[in-house]
Amino acid sequence: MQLPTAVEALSALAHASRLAVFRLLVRAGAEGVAAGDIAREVGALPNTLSTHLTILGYAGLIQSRRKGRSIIYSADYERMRDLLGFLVADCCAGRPEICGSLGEFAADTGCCAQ
Amino acid sequence: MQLPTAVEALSALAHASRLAVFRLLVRAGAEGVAAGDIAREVGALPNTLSTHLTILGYAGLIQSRRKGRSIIYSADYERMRDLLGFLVADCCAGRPEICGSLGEFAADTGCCAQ
DNA sequence: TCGATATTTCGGCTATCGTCGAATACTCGA
DNA sequence: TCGAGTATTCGACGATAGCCGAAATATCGA
Repeated sequence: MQLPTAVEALSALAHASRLAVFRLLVRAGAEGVAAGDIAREVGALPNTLSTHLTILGYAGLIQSRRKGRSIIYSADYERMRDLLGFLVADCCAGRPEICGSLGEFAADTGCCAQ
Repeated sequence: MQLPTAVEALSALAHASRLAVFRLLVRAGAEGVAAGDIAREVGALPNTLSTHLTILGYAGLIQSRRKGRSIIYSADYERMRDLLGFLVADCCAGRPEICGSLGEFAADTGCCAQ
């Protein structure tokens, strides 16, 4: 992942409603949630939420598919992993004890492996 | 970590210069880097960078200490872990294969443990 | 095909963010 | 204590983000 891509993803998440949406979808798993249900869940107007979903989608954090009249949104776990990995890349200057429970994941990013 | 706290941290990181600063400090480890060196590294004016450092500090992502005329900044790894944990909390609806190399870290957050 | 449901797009307004130049604070060595 | 080095604070400006109402698009059931 490149820095501008990461900035875009972080910008997408740096908003109360959008972060709530993303976490909702992360919890929901692959089945996803319909746009209307998301709007009710986070307490946003449908048009405002639609804008938020577009932003999250453009950042690559969520995906969508149509199902009848509804559009189902779901989290993109791979992009999420990439983003987390980018944040901790080459972290802690080779001192694994700093990473704590990041463990195996952190090692994947080049952290603790120097 | 609460949602508003996470939004503040993500907002702090959602900026090219600030993200570059944070990753630089993550790589630097506990020794940290002086403000002036950070400014040179990311190519920002000292006053602009100072604003960015304040924002990162207020979000709890970095810490500072004075050393002579310089002020040394360093990453707060625990806050970073909290933020990552918040993003993946209760993720993937109990299907560990989605998490991949998040492994041990993800389990700590309630993910994959349902 | 028509109306109802579900969602998105558009246009506008306001509020906030990012940047810069200039001025101010803090620390050290002579 | 004075000057140089280091970093922060202040004030102002332009650019961008977020929100809402209204209108448009897409799908389904009768």
